[in-house]
Amino acid sequence: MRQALAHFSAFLAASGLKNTRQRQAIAKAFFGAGTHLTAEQLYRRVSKRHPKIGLVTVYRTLKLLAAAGLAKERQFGGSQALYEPEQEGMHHDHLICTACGKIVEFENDLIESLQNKVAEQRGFLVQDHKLELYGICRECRTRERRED
Amino acid sequence: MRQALAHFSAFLAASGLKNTRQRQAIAKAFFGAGTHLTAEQLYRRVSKRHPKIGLVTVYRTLKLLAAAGLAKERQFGGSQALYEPEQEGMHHDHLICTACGKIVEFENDLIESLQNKVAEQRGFLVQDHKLELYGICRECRTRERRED
DNA sequence: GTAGCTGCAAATCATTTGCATAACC
DNA sequence: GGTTATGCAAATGATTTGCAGCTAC
Repeated sequence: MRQALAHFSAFLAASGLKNTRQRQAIAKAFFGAGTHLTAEQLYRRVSKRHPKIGLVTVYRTLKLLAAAGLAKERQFGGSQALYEPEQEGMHHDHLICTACGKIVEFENDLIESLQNKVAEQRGFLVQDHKLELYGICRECRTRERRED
Repeated sequence: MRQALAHFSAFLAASGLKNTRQRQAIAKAFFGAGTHLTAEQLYRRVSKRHPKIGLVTVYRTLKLLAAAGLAKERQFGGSQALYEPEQEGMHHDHLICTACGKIVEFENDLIESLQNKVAEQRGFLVQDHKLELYGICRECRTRERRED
């Protein structure tokens, strides 16, 4: 997180943008939160310490973080986008429980290499990918069985 | 397409819903189009033959088609949802060119079985998945090279 | 000092909903 | 005939933008 904040500052400087208190506060709350926040949720977190910061600034800062490669905007089932911190070069995919909404991250190199192979066969050079598995987690299956 | 329309009629009847001219016209235009339409694009197609049908009805009918398992709503990069006809039980994934927007479909059983395996390891029972590969297609790469 | 920010209110855009009229079964 | 569908206009909800004042560099 220390390095993520530093990286963000560096990005701002390199882009000729200003390193404001708001941006630092929002970035700090974002990296501190862990994962999978909507802009609104991040706004509520930020508001606790910085009641003057507006939702609009949160949106704008999230866009900057994404441009800096430090955040990834994701669109799962719902209507709002979810943002998650992204460590440079790292890549992970998601398992989403359709019953309780839980999100689990995973990584699988074999799947990735197969993706590249499939793309290559079709003439594509892959830049990015998105893999989401929707299903029911163990806890929810157990609960369902109990309720039958 | 004949069967898709019949399937839709059957679905409506089974659900106690009405088989209106509008619904038939929209479904026909949808299946006739092939793939990957926004609601707006489908509306424009429908409008040519049926200028009285409103965009709202197109939205409502697409929801019904999705409920019937005959359409799939997808959210790629853009702001509008894309709808595509879905033949029962069939499942495919997408390659999307970030330069020209072209969408290519593919299927890969090995990737699917690896997905199930990964999910199982995490305690999930997969119901559905979404795999999108974003990259540059051959044509766009050739063009870029030419323009350098 | 000045270009770039912030925050508010207002705009936008895709999609949904309320409601009066019209069409199916 | 009664219920469900349609189409219009208006509502919604997430996100964006215009603009006047504020702040970092």
